[in-house]
Amino acid sequence: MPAKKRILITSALPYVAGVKHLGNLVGSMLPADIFARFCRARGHETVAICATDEHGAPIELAALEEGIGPREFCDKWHAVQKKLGDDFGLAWDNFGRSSSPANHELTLHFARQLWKNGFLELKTTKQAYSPTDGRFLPDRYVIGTCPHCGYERARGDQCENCTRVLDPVDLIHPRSAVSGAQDVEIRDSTHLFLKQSQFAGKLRNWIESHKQDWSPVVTSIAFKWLDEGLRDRGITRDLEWGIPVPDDIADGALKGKVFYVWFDAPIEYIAATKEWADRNGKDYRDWWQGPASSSEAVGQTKKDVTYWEFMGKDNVPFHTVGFPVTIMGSGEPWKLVDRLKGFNWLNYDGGKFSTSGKRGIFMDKALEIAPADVWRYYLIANAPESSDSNFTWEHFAGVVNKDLADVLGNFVLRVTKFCVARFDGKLPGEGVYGDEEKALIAELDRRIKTYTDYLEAADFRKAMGELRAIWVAGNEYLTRAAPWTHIKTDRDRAAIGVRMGLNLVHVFAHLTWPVMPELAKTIHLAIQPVGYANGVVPWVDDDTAAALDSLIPGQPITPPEVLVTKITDEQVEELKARFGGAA
RNA sequence: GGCACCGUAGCUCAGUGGUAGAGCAGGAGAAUCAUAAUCUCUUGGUCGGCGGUUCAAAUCCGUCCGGUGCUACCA
Repeated sequence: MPAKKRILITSALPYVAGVKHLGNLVGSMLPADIFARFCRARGHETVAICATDEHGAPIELAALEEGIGPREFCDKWHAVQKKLGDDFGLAWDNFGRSSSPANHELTLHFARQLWKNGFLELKTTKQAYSPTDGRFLPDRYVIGTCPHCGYERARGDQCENCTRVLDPVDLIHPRSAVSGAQDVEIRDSTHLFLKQSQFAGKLRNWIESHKQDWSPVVTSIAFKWLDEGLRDRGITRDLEWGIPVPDDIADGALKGKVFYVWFDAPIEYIAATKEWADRNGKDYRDWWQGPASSSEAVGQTKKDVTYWEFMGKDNVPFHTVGFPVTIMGSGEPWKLVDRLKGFNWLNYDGGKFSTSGKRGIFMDKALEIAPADVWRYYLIANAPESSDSNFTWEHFAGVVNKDLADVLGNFVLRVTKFCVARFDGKLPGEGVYGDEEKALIAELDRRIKTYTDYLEAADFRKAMGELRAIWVAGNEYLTRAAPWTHIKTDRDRAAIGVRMGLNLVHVFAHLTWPVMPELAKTIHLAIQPVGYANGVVPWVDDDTAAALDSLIPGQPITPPEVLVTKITDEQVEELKARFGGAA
């Protein structure tokens, strides 16, 4: 086993409003959880953090529409997301909320540091305002006729019809998307701007240093922002719901305004870690802060911590520019991300998953169709790592039926059932492993090493390909060992095949646990009715030979029920019809 | 409009300078322990088009076509 390390893992925060779709899941929360489970299985001291992102105009407006307060609105949806996360086996050490007291406190801390250090300045901007609504309107909440193509429902930031970038003042007959009021006017509004441009050099050096361990999609997005020239960014908004700007910043000039959601959301990673640490008698600074008062120590921590972030590519700019500037500008030794794992998009049947268009599959509906573990395996085995990937029901059914039902599920059943039929349901101890077994051990030794390396690098598609190859190796072995033939003439030889088969099942359960925790548990219980501490199934030791001869002869074997139910062609047709969406 | 990424077998995808790969699907055979599940062998591709660099290009450069995304006040 490797030396124990501290691993800090954060998943991009799901926006609190609404149920997330599978594209959101596979791009951040699921890989973060699989990676966290893998790290825990290897014995690393691991903290996995996620939270709901609870600020921003959409929440304030959605709450208004429902006739409830934003706090109440967030309470409701946070509970929904927490439940769905639990149902999908997302085992966070803390699933926090960006509206928490801890995040208010830390966000103000960072803002004050930035203000004190001169990295914030006041600027007056022109902003659409609706007297009827009594509020400023973000650009996309102003709707009107596109001056280029005449489309009547063009948004103030971009026309969906001709894709041109717009400014709200460009629109003909502008009106509020909130109320439809046509009295939209332009007013001055003063805001705090973060001087990102001053950090361009530092950021570039930092990102350069990660060219080898971040994927091209991440570095290319980061460099694109730098190459275009970093602009200072407004970090406050004219909203009521959010973290209020305190009077001691800018002498109260920003009374009644709140921090921009993207300013406070990443800080919630730290705040949620603090909540976890406080509850567990630990110090969050061991995970996030370096030696006190050393500006050279940015990026370092007191302990040896490796910090991993998981996110979809839309989040990359905020994690390679915005949040790092907040940290650097604080002048304090906070931890910067070490490994930034970005994902492309999962498409649905050739088009986009769309929350607003209700197109695609959402977390709650997915669980009505197949168990969480089935989705976990399918999604991560086909994760959009190097480019966008495409979901189709045929593909889903093919992978579930072949990989999970046939290759893995059937293997567990054929071995355990044969043991019951011919060896009285007790693990047979007769015979000694021979050449066939030694060859298998050598192959698995190599494959487990490869699988481990891929997971350590968070290279998920390749890891799942290797895991599948490990399952296949089990079937290949069993065909060669053919205990069903030898049982007729050589009981000891048949016993060897069954014993190895059962040990394989046992090892499969361990290797599968980070990806499919519930299924792994079921498989494990079929042959080894002993649980593990804290629900963590440990990784397989480097000694593969020992791992494949670890079960005690005589112990009872109980074949499980069918592990993975197949998806029929008829069901595929039904699902296509049901989830087709407006193409 | 600008920029970025992508275009490899019927499908989903590896492969980033040195004789085209995997899984699935398709074809042939073996086995019969098992969810008719498994195992073996096997048919498929002028690597989007054109031009260039090179002894050598899927890989580097240019250009065109097609797809997707971003464009900083959605998150």
